[in-house]
This record gives sequence, structure tokens and C-alpha cells, in this order.
Amino acid sequence: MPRPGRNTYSDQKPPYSYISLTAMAIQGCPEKMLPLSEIYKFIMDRFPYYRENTQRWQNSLRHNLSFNDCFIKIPRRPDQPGKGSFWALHPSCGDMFENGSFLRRRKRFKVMMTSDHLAPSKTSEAAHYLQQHAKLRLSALAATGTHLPQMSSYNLGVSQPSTFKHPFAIENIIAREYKVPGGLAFSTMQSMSAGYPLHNQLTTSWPHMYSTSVIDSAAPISMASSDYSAYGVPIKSLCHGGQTLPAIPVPIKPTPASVLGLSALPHHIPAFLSNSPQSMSPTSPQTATSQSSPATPSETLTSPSTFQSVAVH
DNA sequence: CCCTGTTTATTGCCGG
DNA sequence: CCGGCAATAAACAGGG
Repeated sequence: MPRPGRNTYSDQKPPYSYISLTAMAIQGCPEKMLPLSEIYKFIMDRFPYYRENTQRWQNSLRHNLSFNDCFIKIPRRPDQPGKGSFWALHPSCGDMFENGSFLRRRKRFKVMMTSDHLAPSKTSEAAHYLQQHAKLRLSALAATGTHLPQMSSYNLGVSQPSTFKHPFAIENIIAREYKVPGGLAFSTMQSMSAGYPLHNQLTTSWPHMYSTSVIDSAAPISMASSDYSAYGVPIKSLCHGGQTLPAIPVPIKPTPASVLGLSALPHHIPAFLSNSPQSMSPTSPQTATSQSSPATPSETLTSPSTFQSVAVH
């Protein structure tokens, strides 16, 4: 229907709901959490469609952040300048788009609401996790070489927590190749770092995706330009502070506690499985996808399991 | 004041 | 057809 062969494609609304867009943004950043403004930026950078009517969609997006339990708010450190909090994904929101549609989730993610208030501490676990996450990255960075090399930092962040990739990881959303059960994490990694398949049959192609300069090449969704580095470096800013903590520990969600236990691990295997892994390995230089991360995921992995969420109706 | 969040209401669409 | 999800509008509180 639309007219192919024209950049006009960019005018079209991307086949993603605000929820998925936001999830992409969050998962796409190394810290797994972003302030509102960065989420906006992320979306606008990649989807030209959203460069207009900002007032409208941003309001909607904000509404989504507050309304959906799958997003948690993480307060900023008091000493950290800036407005607003950070937004992260609830650790147990799982694969909300299992059905393959990024427009409509199978079920709305709702944090379990136990009649009696639960220990508020439960909620904070999420933050803890994030914190941990960031911490790990930090140390990793420190180890490699303080001044984070833009790219590697990304890789680290992604491949670090022993493949505990959120189903939401952009790699999974954009390049929904699928995830390997346990075996050849190899090709998976490869395909991931190789950039998402811009032209696979997921939806014929991603006309909506505006590949600025080189997004595709190596940095899938994360920072590809200086633009993004604004936040690709929170670590840095944090470091200079002297302490190791990322943004802040406790997330605050109006929602009561949640007790969850890794609700069913997503083992979805999208239909696109048949796709070639590296659809079109563009120019994937560096990467190397090394799994050299020495980090001990011990806690990292376990913590999230403390959460309990439920897809409630 | 503008940005960030929260909340309520309305409407359209999709899937069961 | 009905219920649930998503998009949009809009009012409103709080903060820098």
C-alpha cells in the first residue's frame, strides 16, 4: 500500500507499541535504565515518524510508563543532577511479546498484588539487580581500561550477565532471530553482534527504522553516534563521583510488592527461526563477541528470581 | 514555566 | 460480540 522505494516509509508508524519502543530503548542501553528524555531521544533517533507530534506521543509514552507495571522507576542519586528518574524494565516482565506482535502483548504485565502489603523490600530487589548489573559493568570497564571504548562497553553490557538477556533486549526485539536453548550460543551471539537483520522477513524489512549512518553496522541499537553517548556514559559520570553505584538502589513503584519467581522462562522460538542467523552481516568489525567476561554472575542471576510477577488480567 | 509523572476517561482494534 | 490492550487526550501535582 505504502509506496516503496521512497524514504517516505519513514513517515509510517513503526509496528511497535509505545511499550515495545520503550523497552527497546531501555534494553538497548548498557545500564538498562534511562531517563525519560533519553527514551524520547532513542525513539526519535531511530524512528523518524516520531520526530513529529512530539507533544502527542510523548504524553502517551509517559502514560505508558506510569501505567504499566512492566516499567519501574528508579530514583536518581541525590547528588546526580538532572530531572526525573530512570526508567527500567521490571526484571520479571518476561517476554511480553511472545506472540510475535510488538503491537499487542499477549497479556498485560501486572505486578502481583497480594492482599496484604508485602515487604517493600521486595520491590527494591529490582533496583538491586540493576545496581548489580551496573556495578559489574563498571568493574569490567575498569578492568579493560577506564575510558570506556564506546563499542566494547556495549558488548560487555550485553554479553555480560551470563547471557541473561531480557527477552526485551533489542537484539530479541529487532533481530528476533530467536534464542538458542543452550547449545550454539555462538551463532546467536554472532548474529547479534552482527547487527540486526535489517532486511529479514520479519516484516519484509524495517522501513521505519531509520538507520542513521551506521546504526546497523555494529551497534545495533545502542549508541551509534555521539548523540547517544550522552548516556552511554553514565558510568563515567558515576565513576567520577568516586563511588561505584550506578544511579540509585531502590526503585519505587506504586505497586505493592511482588513476589515472583522468574515466571516461566521464555523459551519462545519465534517463527522466524528459519531465518538465517546473520541475515546480512553488514560490516561487523570488532565485536568479537568474546565471552571473556570474568564477571561472576552469581548474584546477578539469582537476584532477579526473587521477583514475582504475574500476568494478570 | 516547562518537564516529569500520575491518573482518569474515551475510543478503536484485535483476539478469543 | 465482548473483554482486554493500546492510543490519545487531558487534568493535575510536584520539582528544578
